[in-house]
Amino acid sequence: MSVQERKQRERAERERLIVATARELAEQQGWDAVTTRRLAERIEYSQPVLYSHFRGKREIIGAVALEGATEMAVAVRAAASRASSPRERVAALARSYLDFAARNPAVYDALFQLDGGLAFAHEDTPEPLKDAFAALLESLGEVAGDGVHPGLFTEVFWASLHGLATLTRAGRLPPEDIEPRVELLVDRLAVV
Amino acid sequence: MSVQERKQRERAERERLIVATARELAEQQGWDAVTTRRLAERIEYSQPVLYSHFRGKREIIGAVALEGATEMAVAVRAAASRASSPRERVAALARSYLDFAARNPAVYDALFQLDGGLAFAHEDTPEPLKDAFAALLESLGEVAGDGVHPGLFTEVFWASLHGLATLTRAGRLPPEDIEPRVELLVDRLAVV
DNA sequence: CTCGATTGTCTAGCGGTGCTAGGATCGAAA
DNA sequence: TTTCGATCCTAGCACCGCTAGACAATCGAG
Repeated sequence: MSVQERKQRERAERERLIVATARELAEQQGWDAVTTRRLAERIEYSQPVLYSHFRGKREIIGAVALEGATEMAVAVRAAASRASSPRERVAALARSYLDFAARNPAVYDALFQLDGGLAFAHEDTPEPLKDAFAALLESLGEVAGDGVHPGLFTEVFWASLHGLATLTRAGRLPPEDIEPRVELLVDRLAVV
Repeated sequence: MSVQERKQRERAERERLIVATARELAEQQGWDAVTTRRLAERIEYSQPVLYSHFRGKREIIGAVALEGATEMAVAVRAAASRASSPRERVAALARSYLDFAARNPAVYDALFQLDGGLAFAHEDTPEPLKDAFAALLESLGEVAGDGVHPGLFTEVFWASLHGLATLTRAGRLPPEDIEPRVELLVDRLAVV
């Protein structure tokens, strides 16, 4: 049994290596540079090995996305927990969200821009994604205001953050003025 | 002279054909299906002809984007002009923006998701893009509220719309509840 | 301890991509 | 009619995601 267990362990380790390498390469040179050939070379295995772990490139993107979702949930909760008032909590959440997107552009792309083959807003949505949304909901739900469904409010606030994140990073919005944009968004949207 | 003029005219006509065909193909089957080979076949010329009009595929995407920007500006201005109050103007603008994105997903992608090699938020930004932003600014500027820069307000409102548009279309948000989301956004962000 | 079966990995290759070099063709001017 | 430049196409490059089939290493049964 021990032999099989070791093999399983090594196999799982190699899978982590693939995901970590894909992420690293994507952050360094963009997802376009993450080709199966380059990825295989970096992990020092041949291409077909990738396909023994994942159905294809999109599943690798999906794996990076799930990893990112978990980290984002952690970051957002940590930022929220450091704030004392609901107003400050929402502002801290917004800043940490945009900060995460700016610091991990490739991961953010994997999550929300690229096709990682993940289901969203369904019952079969992977747990990390649901949890990331839950992390937003925890802080945003309390400032939805009377008569506004917390889930709906969270969707709208999240969409606003997502818009700011993507438009800024794509050069569609000037990168300065991030802070006043966050202030405006929080002041207007959140009911405190 | 007449011969040269005819040739120039035909050349311009072919360029329009390329852009229109690319857009059509993208709307029908997505941008992934828009390959230089397929595009060349549809316009009944060989591949290299494309490269005598555009530097490459990204420039073709950029051309579709510019066309889309012009149309979007028209749509947004038309919707805004039909409303009587500032509040209704903003709501109409929001609906027409999201409607445009939903009805022309490929064009919207060319504008804001794909790399069309266009410069944004610079002085050398193409006129249609600046004008589309101006169309938003015209209606949104009047509800920015005291002490808030109209440009900043427009950026934030636009980003929110962009987030709703992309997350909805990518399946990240359930497609129902578009109207209540718009209502919430307008009610909270706009100062009337 | 040997030997077939299973597992794991690799080489080689398929059809596709964006893009381009170089030759053929055609029409206008001499 | 001949020349010559503009125009267009054939063919091909290097790369892509993905996979079939050969090969080697390992395992379990006799």
